[in-house]
Amino acid sequence: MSEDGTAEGTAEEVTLGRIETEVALLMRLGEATRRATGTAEHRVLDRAAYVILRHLDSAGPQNVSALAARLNLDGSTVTRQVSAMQRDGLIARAPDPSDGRGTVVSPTPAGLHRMAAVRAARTRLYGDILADWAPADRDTLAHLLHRLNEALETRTRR
Amino acid sequence: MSEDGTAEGTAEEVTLGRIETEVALLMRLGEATRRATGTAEHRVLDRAAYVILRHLDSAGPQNVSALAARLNLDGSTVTRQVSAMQRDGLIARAPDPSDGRGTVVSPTPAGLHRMAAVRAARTRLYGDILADWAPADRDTLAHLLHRLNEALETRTRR
DNA sequence: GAAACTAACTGTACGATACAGCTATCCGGG
DNA sequence: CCCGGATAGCTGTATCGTACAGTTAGTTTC
Repeated sequence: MSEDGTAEGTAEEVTLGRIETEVALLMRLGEATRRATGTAEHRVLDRAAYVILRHLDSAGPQNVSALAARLNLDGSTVTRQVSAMQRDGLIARAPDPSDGRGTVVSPTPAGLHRMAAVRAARTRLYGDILADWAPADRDTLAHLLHRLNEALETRTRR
Repeated sequence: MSEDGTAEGTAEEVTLGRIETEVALLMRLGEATRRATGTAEHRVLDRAAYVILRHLDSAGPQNVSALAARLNLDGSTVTRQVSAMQRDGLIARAPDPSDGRGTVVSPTPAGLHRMAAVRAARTRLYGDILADWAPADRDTLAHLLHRLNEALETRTRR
């Protein structure tokens, strides 16, 4: 069965294979797009930095390890990431008043501003890309992606 | 306008913002999933290697630069990637008969086998994750992702 | 209050990628 | 037919994101 890498069996499997293919492709394209867009003006807001700001914005200031757990990243990665972000004035670190070991990370206005700018740019990009899509299709895509992520997330945390 | 990073204006923008959010999230989760799954047995089939095999399988043997163009990667990256894959017996290199500068890369049976195994594992994973989805929703997701990728791709190549 | 635990940081390593520079080959105009 | 510009692939080098292991300082438990 598919030793040659081509056809699958049931219709279900075909659909799953297509989803697998498209997700893999999307990740490649997304990478390429991020590389192509961000590097110029916005620098630094590469990868995790953006997601960290997004998360701080939506979930409020929090400790490094909370961030790491939430983002499925190693603590050391987050430490370095926030160090770089602090250097660039995007976040501020303060000792956690309720735990002497902890460090509370909060976004600075500049960080939020930068995040909003990147977000707006990306939203514009998607608006451009999906220009000829029916609004209903966009809605459906957003909805299904959300469900997919939820499913993936609960799966990951096990 | 969203200097604070929260609400957007029109309904269109809200949807686009959600798509942007979900795509970003998906990329993070996808990375985490790949890291969690692949590293054990299949090694080596990290990242690009899998996509390279997929592409060789579906589009046939081809030159390094054709691969690079198709995958939005630098030629040097692909060179190193296929070197590693050759070392691991996943692909074979042969001089291009029609162009003395070129090197034709083709998958080996072992490479195709490996690819099929990873693909089957991922398909199984998606089947697991999407276990309680209606077949119609899966179809729609596959379809919309495909359209999204097409749109992204034509956009990228400009 | 000592032992076990935990938060953050630091050292080190690896993988994926890009860019610049090199060599070998190709092709089109004089 | 040969010479100069283009192209294919490779190598050197740099960067970024990440992980794992170890360190230090503070916390919790008995």
